[in-house]
Amino acid sequence: MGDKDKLPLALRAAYLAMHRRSDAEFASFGITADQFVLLATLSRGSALTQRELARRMPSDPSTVRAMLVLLEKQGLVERDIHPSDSRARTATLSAAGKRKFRQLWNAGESIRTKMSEAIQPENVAMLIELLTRLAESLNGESLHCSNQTQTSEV
Amino acid sequence: MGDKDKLPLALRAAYLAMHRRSDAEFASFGITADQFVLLATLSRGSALTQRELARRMPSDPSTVRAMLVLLEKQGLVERDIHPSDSRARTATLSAAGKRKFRQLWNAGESIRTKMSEAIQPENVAMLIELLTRLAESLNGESLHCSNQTQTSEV
DNA sequence: CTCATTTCATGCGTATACACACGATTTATC
DNA sequence: GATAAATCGTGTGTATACGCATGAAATGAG
Repeated sequence: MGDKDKLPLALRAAYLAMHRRSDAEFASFGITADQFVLLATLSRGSALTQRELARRMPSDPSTVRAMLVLLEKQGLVERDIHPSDSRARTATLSAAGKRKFRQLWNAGESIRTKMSEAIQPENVAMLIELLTRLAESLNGESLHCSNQTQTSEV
Repeated sequence: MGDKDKLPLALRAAYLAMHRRSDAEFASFGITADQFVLLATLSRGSALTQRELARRMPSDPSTVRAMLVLLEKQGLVERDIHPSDSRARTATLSAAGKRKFRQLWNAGESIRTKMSEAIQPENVAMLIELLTRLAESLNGESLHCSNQTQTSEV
């Protein structure tokens, strides 16, 4: 059982720890860690279709829909019919949503700082690089097959 | 928005990608990625109490219970009353559970290899080190406070 | 020994995560 | 322009993830 075999568990442990900590931090705002991710994604590109929103989070379209329903009830996002595609619905941050997100961003600063300090700030860029390569590798190609170059433009 | 702010999203993306890929890989065995983690934990230390099992995964006790109920139905684990503590119940891999876990371990080899190769094998140890430090930092101390040395022996 | 505190498992409620199927609509093909 | 194929949202079902409350049993203090 070399290091290779421990990597998945280490990744899992780190993610769950972050997720728990974030949930606790945002709980006083009535927001979950995943809802924060959705709001952050919307704040960087509004009027996205639900599908595009799901792609960017990344998350599942049906999960995103459930989250949007909850956030809409709280008045933080608005869903409108897409102007040119009547199948699709666009999601947008409301004014209250933008305000709330600013508060959440500030509240999350302590976690981001703690994470950065835990690994020494000079290692952050490298860690991001490694995690990104992991994600691309696991998302991109099907297992048991060679690597297909697949570029997805934004 | 420096690198520090991107780290949480990178960690999330990498974990979810791994989780999805693992779920897909284990689906043909009727097992989820999280159930695999539970079986792996039991295979390395049997007759654990549910609480100790939850601590090692790491996961929530009530979540672990739900998982054990499902795995017990499949005949992969057994739950017995703790010999000296009648409150507690111990979980143990059944013979079928050990057999199944061996199959799952082999099936998961391609994912572990893919992950290792994606970041170059020589970076695996370092990535584990960084992730471990992240998890310890996020789990250990309460936010806004200094670091308490807390050693938990196994 | 008695009582308060802690610890364990359980049950309930909410929010994710995802697969899958369905209907509606857009796009592609002829 | 009619038909087939791809795409979007919705709804359902299962499995996590976790907080919180409850009851039972172990532990500690007196």
